Amino acid sequence: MAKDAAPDVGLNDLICFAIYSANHAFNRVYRPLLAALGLTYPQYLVMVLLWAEDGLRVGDLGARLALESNTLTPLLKRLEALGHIARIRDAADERQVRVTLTAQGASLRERARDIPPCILDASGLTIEDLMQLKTRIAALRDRLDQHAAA
Amino acid sequence: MAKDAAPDVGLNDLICFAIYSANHAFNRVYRPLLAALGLTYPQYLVMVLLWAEDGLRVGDLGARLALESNTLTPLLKRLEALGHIARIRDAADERQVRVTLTAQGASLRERARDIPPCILDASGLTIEDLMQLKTRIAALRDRLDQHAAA
DNA sequence: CACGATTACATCGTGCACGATTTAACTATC
DNA sequence: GATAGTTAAATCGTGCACGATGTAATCGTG
Repeated sequence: MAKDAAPDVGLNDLICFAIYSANHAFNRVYRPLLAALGLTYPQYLVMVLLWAEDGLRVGDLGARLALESNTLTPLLKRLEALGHIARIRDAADERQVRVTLTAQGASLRERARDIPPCILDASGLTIEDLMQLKTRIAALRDRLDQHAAA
Repeated sequence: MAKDAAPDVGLNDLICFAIYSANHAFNRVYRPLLAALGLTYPQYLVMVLLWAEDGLRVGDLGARLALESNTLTPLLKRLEALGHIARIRDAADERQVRVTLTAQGASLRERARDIPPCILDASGLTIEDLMQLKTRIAALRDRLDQHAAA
């Protein structure tokens, strides 16, 4: 018998599993859409950031994505090899690497514009419901991050 | 100017990013808890399934976790090497591999019992709010999976 | 019973994700 | 202006995740 204070839980009782499996489900929906652009999902997230603000440093990207250079450096090298970005050391502070869009990388933006509507459609929700859910999940994430930092 | 039908979106407008980053945040909270048991997060999910129902086949685990044998086989071999499970081919159908808990794997269950309360605490939400959020996320996941299958 | 099709699992290659460490550049203090 | 400390990226090793493919066992049909 389980103790009163800590009964057993099944997989589907765990919110972390809902998040984990929803993340995989998103990947499965994105994969064919992004394959048409030759991007992986994390590469797409980097491009979304650069389309909004070009010339970010590796550390800026890392702060926004909650990723470290050990993940970003190889990913950015692949984006560079694909011709979408350039990685150049900042002249004023050579420790820093600025990531800038090439013309090709900038033009990819147009081809990516119809992806969000596709995702909205696949979700089967209204924008309002989706935004509300997004807000709650982001708040949960922030509290978890806050807890993990302590 | 963006076209009316498909304006640009920032990273934080994307629900997929909320899910993606919440998944990472869960991992960061789980990691130290699971490190005490010597498990990774996906390994923990497998153990949760086996604690609820011992003797599942590789395919059963895959169906519940939405993972294929290419992910599960190495993971299960690591759990076997750790002494938590045994992998034995079914005598009636030698294509199938049954995964059973060892005494050590079964005993790990007791040490894992206080993990869910820790997660609940880290989330900063009530059980009711968390379960409601979980239900919505699971419903979204199911619609995405349904869309990806088609 | 034979044999093509199907099924279950394993294998291989690529790309994240992350802890730990390293390297190079900058800053602060003396 | 030497040097200790700090910072930004890069590097390395391990473990998921997954598309593509391989292999062996089983099933279905003639």
